[in-house]
Amino acid sequence: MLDGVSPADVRVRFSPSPTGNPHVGLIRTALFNWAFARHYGGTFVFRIEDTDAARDTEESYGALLDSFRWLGLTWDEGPEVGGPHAPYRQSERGDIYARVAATLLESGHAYHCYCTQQELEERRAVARAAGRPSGYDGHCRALTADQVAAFRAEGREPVLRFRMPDRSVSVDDLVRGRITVDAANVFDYVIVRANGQPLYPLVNPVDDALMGITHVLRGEDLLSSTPRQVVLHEVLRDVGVARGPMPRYGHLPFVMGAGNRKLSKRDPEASLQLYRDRGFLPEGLLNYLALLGWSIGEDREIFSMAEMAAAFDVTRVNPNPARFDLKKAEAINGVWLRRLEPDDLADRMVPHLQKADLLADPPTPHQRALLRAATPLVQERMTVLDQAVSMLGFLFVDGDVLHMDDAATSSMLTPEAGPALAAARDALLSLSEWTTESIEHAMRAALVDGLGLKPKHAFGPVRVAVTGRRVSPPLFESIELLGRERTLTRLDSALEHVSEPV
RNA sequence: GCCCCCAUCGUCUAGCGGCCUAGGACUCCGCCCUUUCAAGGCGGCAGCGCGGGUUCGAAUCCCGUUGGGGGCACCA
Repeated sequence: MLDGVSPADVRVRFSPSPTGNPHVGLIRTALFNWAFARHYGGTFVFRIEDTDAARDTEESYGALLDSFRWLGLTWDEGPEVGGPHAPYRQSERGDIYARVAATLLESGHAYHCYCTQQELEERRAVARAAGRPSGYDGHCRALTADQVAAFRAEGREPVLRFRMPDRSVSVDDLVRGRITVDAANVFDYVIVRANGQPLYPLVNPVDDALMGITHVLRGEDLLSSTPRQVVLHEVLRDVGVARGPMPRYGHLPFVMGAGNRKLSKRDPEASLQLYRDRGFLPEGLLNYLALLGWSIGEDREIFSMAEMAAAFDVTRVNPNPARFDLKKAEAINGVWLRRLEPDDLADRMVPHLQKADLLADPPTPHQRALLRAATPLVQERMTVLDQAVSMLGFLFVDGDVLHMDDAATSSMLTPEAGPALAAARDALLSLSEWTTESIEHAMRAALVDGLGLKPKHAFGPVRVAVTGRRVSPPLFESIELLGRERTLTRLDSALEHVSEPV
């Protein structure tokens, strides 16, 4: 698989185009490249394919870098870190592509094509109708000087088209094995626009060659364009532009969304930002993404990125598409969340609580202490950090809490709950020591022994009164953290509520 | 339409000719624990698309078929 490349010389790249928001399929591809490079101790190159000025944005570029930093996927060469093949943004490499294009034209490997879009479409339609392949028909392959002059006279500006050989092309794919495309199905393709702008089919293989990329791991959608890249690479070597070996290709399966289509940047559920906002941990999300098309084996699903890198083998990547399953992603994330040190977890919850206006920015020392104390209560109840808002909100919100969950309020705080709430208030009012143990003891004595209520019925209304929710962290711990004053206030408020007909 | 790729529980997967009356995980459903919800423990439902071969033996190899996906741009 390494084909004579020594492990340390392995060079892979991740080369997104900065359009839209980074999505999870993209990250999965980046992750596999990263793991491949790290496994061999090779180099992970980050290259930005921003040759389409009309669609590329600086925001998207920023989001890309930000995402990688958040995920901890470090790159060895690329934007901001530089490297021997800088620049790594293709928008800054125009002169390189211009030179290569000129070389290709001079050597006869590329030619000017004067066909208009409309002419191409018409001929494609005809070919389709006749049951023939609809790729470029080679119309301008051998134009005479007169024909060229005539086109020029019409004011036509030519594109530059790469000449594919009339032979079948085979590629040994790292995950799919040998793929052969017949000569009749490989077509000459445009590498430079009429306006002089180089296109992806040129710049991608050129940079791979120039940057000495040894392995290309990318999405399955690029599989059918691989033969043309392979041929271009051979030509680049022939004309002296490239020296290195042909990269080995591995085409990764799609990450599918709901329904039966691959996740695209337009799908909201594909957005990496969505998962960050929900409070996925980088280690949890990455762990889940690694499971999409790859397995560490031995009935194991939880592993760190270091462990993944140590075990990663691209030939063991599963070629069939995988569906992104939010439930499972959350379950995996929950495992990682529970593994966190409480201090760490508390820190990670802060931004989510701030976003909900529950914490100051920065949090006050009191808020910080309260959060830290409450963290162990919620750690095994959460799968994503955002849940901290609903579970811990009652501790940080000021005053009345009954508005927090109307359904719970109305169903639990009936007049029948009055005695229990009153008994709870009285028990806590006179409590000398404010600890979880003493609170539990007093409440049990008052509600269970005193009123003869079943624990389930005794503590339900109290929970709602104190936390505003039917589901909360453990009740007595919650009351201890809330403090006597606020607890009593809320119980009084609930008592008022039950005594007033709604 | 033409070309290419793919095919194991609902989902992600293990399996690379006998260890498979197909294993794990998520989901779902029971039970235990329990002040709620989780977590944890125990148990359960559920799968090799179909048809031919090859072989003593096939989820595993071959062919076909069906189904799904992708490509066929002066996007990447």
